[in-house]
Amino acid sequence: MARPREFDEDAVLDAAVACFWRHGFDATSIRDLVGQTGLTAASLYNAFGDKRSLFRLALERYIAGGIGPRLARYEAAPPLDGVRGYLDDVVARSLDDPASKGCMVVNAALEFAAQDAEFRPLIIGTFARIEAFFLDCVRRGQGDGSITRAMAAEDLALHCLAVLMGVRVLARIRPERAVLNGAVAALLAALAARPEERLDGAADRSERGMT
Amino acid sequence: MARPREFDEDAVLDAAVACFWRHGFDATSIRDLVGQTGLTAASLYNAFGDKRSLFRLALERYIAGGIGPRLARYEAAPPLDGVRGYLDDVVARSLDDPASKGCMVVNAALEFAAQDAEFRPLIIGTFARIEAFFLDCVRRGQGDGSITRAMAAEDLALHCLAVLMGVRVLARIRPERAVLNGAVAALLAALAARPEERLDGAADRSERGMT
DNA sequence: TGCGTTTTAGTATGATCGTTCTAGAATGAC
DNA sequence: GTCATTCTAGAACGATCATACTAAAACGCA
Repeated sequence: MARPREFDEDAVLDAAVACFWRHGFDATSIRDLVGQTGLTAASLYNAFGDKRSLFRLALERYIAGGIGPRLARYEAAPPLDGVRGYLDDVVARSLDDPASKGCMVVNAALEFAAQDAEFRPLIIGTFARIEAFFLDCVRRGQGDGSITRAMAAEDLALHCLAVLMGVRVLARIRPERAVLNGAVAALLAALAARPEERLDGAADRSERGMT
Repeated sequence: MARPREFDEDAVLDAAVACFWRHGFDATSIRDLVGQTGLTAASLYNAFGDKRSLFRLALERYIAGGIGPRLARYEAAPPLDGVRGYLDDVVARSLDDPASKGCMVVNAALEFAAQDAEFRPLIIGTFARIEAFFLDCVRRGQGDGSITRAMAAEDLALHCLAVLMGVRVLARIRPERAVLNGAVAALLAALAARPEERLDGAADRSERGMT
């Protein structure tokens, strides 16, 4: 009974993601969005609300389309392969991107940081998901003997998260394969169980007073 | 032969650092700076040039006052203590800061990233200095047996740099002692020489085909 | 075909941005 | 004390910002 929408919401949101991802929230103007999405300011406001709402939708779309699938892709992998796969994936995409946009969530985290109550939960929650993924990998790896038990699983997971964020930062200013791979390679070597840990899983476990 | 300046340039620059550090470049307005520095827009422009020039001066002051002294403080320490000291210092200051401003250089790196030709060299150069510090620690540590030789010194240094940046990002959104210390603790444990590496430095070196 | 609705397109609005201009006040050199 | 110079104060400028408004055009359904 009314005129149907002429544009594809998903395509518009993708364009919004591209704008916000590249330039951030503040540096992206409504005019930029109008230009990139191809529709008018009135349509944007009518369909998505104000700029903050559109940013939230774009960020959620980025997370749902970028981070979610990546987590799913490696959650069933062998523990060390899961960590390696996730990080290699990030490195590969970082090097593939000529604009060096990094991670939109990390960028948003630093742009809004602690001061913005609306976006904080989404940002923190996303990082918590990634940390939980790493923690799961580490725990499984410590269980099957592929990841060192010399450090607490929680600390190792945080360590992975820190390296991931460091890679995201480095990728924006020094997007060189040697740099990103070097940081990741050292992390993976640090995670791997020491040779003496791998000789006998059961002996090792009892030796450390577990079970 | 003319009226002397009534304000202290260093104090004004400190106020500018505080503004830019907390809010970044874009989100800091000249009016903010006028309010925080106490002098007028005309005086600001007369003394420091435009907003970009003032930001550059503020960033250089931040680096000279924050990062430079920290590097100097630990460059003569035993290798592992140098890395630990630097990172513990960063963690302590991050937890001390109620505004969770993180590192002004990291913030600037993500705000300007690759697109800004003027600030890139300063940012990249600063990170290079920190990386060189880590590399020096690692090389010395590998030499005296305190740091593992299981990984290339360059990769270990990049690893340290990535963790440092990760801590800077984490500190802005989750400034909790357990989080930051956990990430750092795992890094230090990863850097430390394995027990079997420490039994005999000379034997270890020949065993790996060095010298 | 024509009505009701919702889309478009483009302009208007008030706020704020970085920057500059116009004064006048204050200083050092003579 | 006077002059040249440089400071301060604050208004003013044009540009751009996010957003709202005014019409006209386009559709689904009767």
